[in-house]
Amino acid sequence: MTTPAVKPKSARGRNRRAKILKAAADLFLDHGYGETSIDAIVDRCGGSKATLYNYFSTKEELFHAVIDDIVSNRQKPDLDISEDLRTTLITFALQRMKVVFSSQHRQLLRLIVAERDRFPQIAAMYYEHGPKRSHDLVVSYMERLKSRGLLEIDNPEESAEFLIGMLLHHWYLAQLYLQTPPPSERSMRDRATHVVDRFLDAFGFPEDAGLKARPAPKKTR
Amino acid sequence: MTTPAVKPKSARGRNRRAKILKAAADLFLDHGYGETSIDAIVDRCGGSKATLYNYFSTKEELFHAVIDDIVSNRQKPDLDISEDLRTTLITFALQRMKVVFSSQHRQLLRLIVAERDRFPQIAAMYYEHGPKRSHDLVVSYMERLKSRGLLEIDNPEESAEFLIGMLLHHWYLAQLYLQTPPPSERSMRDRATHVVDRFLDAFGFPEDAGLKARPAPKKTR
DNA sequence: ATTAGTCTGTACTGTACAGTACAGTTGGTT
DNA sequence: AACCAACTGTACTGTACAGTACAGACTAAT
Repeated sequence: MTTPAVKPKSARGRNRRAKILKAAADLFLDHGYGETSIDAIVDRCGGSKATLYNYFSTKEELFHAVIDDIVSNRQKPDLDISEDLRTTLITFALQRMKVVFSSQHRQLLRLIVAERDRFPQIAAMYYEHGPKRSHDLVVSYMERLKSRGLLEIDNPEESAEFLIGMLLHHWYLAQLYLQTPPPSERSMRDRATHVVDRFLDAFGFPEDAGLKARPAPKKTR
Repeated sequence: MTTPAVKPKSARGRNRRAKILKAAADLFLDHGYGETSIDAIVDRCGGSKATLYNYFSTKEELFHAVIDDIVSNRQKPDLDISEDLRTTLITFALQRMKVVFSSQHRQLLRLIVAERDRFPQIAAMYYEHGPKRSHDLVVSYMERLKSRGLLEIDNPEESAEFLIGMLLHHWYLAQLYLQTPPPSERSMRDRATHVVDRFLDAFGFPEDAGLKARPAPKKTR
């Protein structure tokens, strides 16, 4: 028998609600769902418990609102196509790593995994907006490259999975299990180029693959 | 002021303790740490709370013991070297996937990530015994291949990361965020061969890389 | 069969916390 | 100034659960 949630009508109300969301986001991301009490949220944003329960009828609803807010305001994966494919891929790779290995994202990630059983829809939503979307972007790009005969790809899905896996997996594990700082911009950039070059080795035509922009002597593996 | 934990002296005691561990493992893996109550554990294994607190002085200590037990009894990653490198890699890849995508492992994984902040040592221990060990195995194999001139590798670390990333990342994400069944043996086998072949494309010498056992016409990408 | 150590059931304590009740205050609108 | 809705503080209820207390029952070895 919970009090129904109410939409704020005044500007003051909208402000209060936003303050609550912000405080809750900070605490949930820092300490997790179970370890964050409603009282702690109220303490952090000022005001009173009654007000909070005016806008969010349960703790679960509040959590939902917090994650919705974060996920829908995150930078969406995107792929800017430049004239040469190596540059396009490296740019995408770097942009993706910057998002995935940002400190806000590390916290979000672990929170979502931790609460997946309690909030399976949230985990699914996150997956759709993040990893899935990024994957799909790459797949459609691969299909285009394949149909234009620029890469020797049989299975665009799989090639996209390989590219992203090489890019992210190793550091992703560290992010999940260890408490290490995010990689530097420099090392992300290095990794991006190495991954893309190895990818082109595997999927390019031996004769001419992407060679327009790829400096042949610089073969560092 | 908790009662100190006691080592079982009798066979009966050792049996009791083992039953408790088993029941706790089942419940922790199924429902997580916070959602598993001591009472539920006691209900499941019979006996009484007092006995449990005789062997484990707190809930945290019990959890620790449970995970220690599971992690140290898990199948360790291993790499059997056959005469040809393609076979060696495919065998390793398949064995690794079978472990990582088993249903027991999915549960363990999510539990460890979820509780990483409460039990950072556990997460680190898991990482060392699982992903780290597997990675190190591949690295030392790569070093050997490099020094024998069988692969064109500059950075053995990185090449190992790429191999494992291609192999695991995509399904790993699904395992973390979605509630999908584990992949079939058949699809794991397919993936293992595709990954290894693409890996050899990227790191083998164009002229002769691993061709002894690699059927050239069967180039499915 | 006695004894010592171990196990069991039940009932209890204390605490943390989600959610509610309510009386009083604030601040914007007319 | 007067009104009303939205806010605030505080105190409360109920519940879930970690950990304790204790009296009695079981088991095994002599």
